[in-house]
Amino acid sequence: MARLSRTKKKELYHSIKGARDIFGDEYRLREWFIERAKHVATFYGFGPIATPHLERAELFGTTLGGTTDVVQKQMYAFRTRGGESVALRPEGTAPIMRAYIEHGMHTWPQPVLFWYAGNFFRHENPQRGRWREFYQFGLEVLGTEDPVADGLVIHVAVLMLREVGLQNVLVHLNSLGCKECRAVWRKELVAYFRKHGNALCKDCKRRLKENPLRILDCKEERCREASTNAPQSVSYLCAHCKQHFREVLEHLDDAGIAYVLDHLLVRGLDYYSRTTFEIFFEKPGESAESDNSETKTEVGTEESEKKKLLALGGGGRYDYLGEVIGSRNVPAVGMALGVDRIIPLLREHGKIPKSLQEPPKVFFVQLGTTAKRKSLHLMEELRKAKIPLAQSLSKDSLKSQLRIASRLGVFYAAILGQKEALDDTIIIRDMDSGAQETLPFVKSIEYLKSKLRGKGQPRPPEITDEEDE
RNA sequence: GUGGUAGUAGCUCAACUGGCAGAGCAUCGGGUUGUGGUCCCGAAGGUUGUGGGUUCGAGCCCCAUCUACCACCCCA
Repeated sequence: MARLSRTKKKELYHSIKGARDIFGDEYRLREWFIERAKHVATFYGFGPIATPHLERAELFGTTLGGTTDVVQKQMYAFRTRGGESVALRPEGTAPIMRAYIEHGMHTWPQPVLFWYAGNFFRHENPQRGRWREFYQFGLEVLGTEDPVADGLVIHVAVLMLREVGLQNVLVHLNSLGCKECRAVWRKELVAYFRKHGNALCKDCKRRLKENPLRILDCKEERCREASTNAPQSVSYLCAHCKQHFREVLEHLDDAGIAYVLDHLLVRGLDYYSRTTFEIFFEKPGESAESDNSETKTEVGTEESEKKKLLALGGGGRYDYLGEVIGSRNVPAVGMALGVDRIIPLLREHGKIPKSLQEPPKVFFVQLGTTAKRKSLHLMEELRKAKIPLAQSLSKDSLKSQLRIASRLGVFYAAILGQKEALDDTIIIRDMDSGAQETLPFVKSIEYLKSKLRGKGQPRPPEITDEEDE
């Protein structure tokens, strides 16, 4: 091992920028959310798929669009020792379309429905809810043009959020049209912005040449003003696309999903066509109470109002992606939820189950070397008997072991002392009453089983460690 | 990639206008022989994010850098 300076060492035990460790309750919360989302998706007929974290870099370059930020600056792309150019996947849709074509899924009953969950990677500057390695839960419907597929994807996405207690979600949506009508609209848009070119910010002047659609979701005040009267994609939709969009809206109406039309919603990936959408969570009950709660009405309208909502998910239709990858016409629609953005909301607004893990009910205590050496074997006997057990074998004193046992809130302690270890007996201590009796070890299993049958869940060892905020 | 704010023990934070770096929580041990929740005592834990500079002297001032948060950009 090379010797490292103190500074180097310090770097060594810090995760790299935009990446983090997930453990404890956050891990359990995340598992729980994914479990629920999976449950909903499965019910609606989505099957599982996992694609590689590494793909040919080209797969993303050609599909997402050469001018998009994701491809231009955010992709973790590198050459392997073998000389291939590969990339850590920045998104999930292109790989799934690749898989669809690679495995000839067009021979399956159409459409093919997939859910997926996993890590994705984008090299951008981290901020709230944005990581370089992040986790998405996504849905894809491949092989149909039917607007009900769009409705289904949005519906299931909203249901997954409702399932975990995030009731108030609002869908922003738009339609970009197909190749034909999108081209017409785009032309008009360029003409419009040419006329108002001076009003645009520096970036948007560049976008006007490269990717004029993106001017619409520029956040600069001046560009937003310029955009208000810009030609809207929906008014350029061809008859076919118009009908398609109308039917999508009808499906959402019928499903009781709240949505607003957002003419500025364009999205950054080139492969989108027709329906595009983003899903927002609205905090319930924003109404300020009028009591004397130390009125913050002084000057402070800034921070309370400007709280911009973070999109929890987004997606859309990508009818041309199949042609780009495999010269095959595969109309499809999909979406992804940003799990990292959902988890913090769950703590405040979610319907989290009381305990995310099954707490142990019995604590195994050992005393002395003979007992300690028998412990591993005896614990396995208890595991076979399906008795949820905890232990702290590395501790030697009885006191510290019981201390831990009581903190865990177990019902019983099974105490194996020097004497018991020699006798093949064990002491069962009732942690509430303090009463205890010595039993032959073989009998203690049945004894514990019958005792535990009556007991419910022990008080869980506090699942959430942060109460205020 | 750009801008703003901030970094002191594992966590939450102290330390006057520059003058010996501290507390609570958590951890570990102990409060006589093999019995927990409360309580008491003790220990360990830091080159003040890092590297320079100014100064007799820097946690504090200056510069750079890294990281986090916020915003832009973009997106989930």
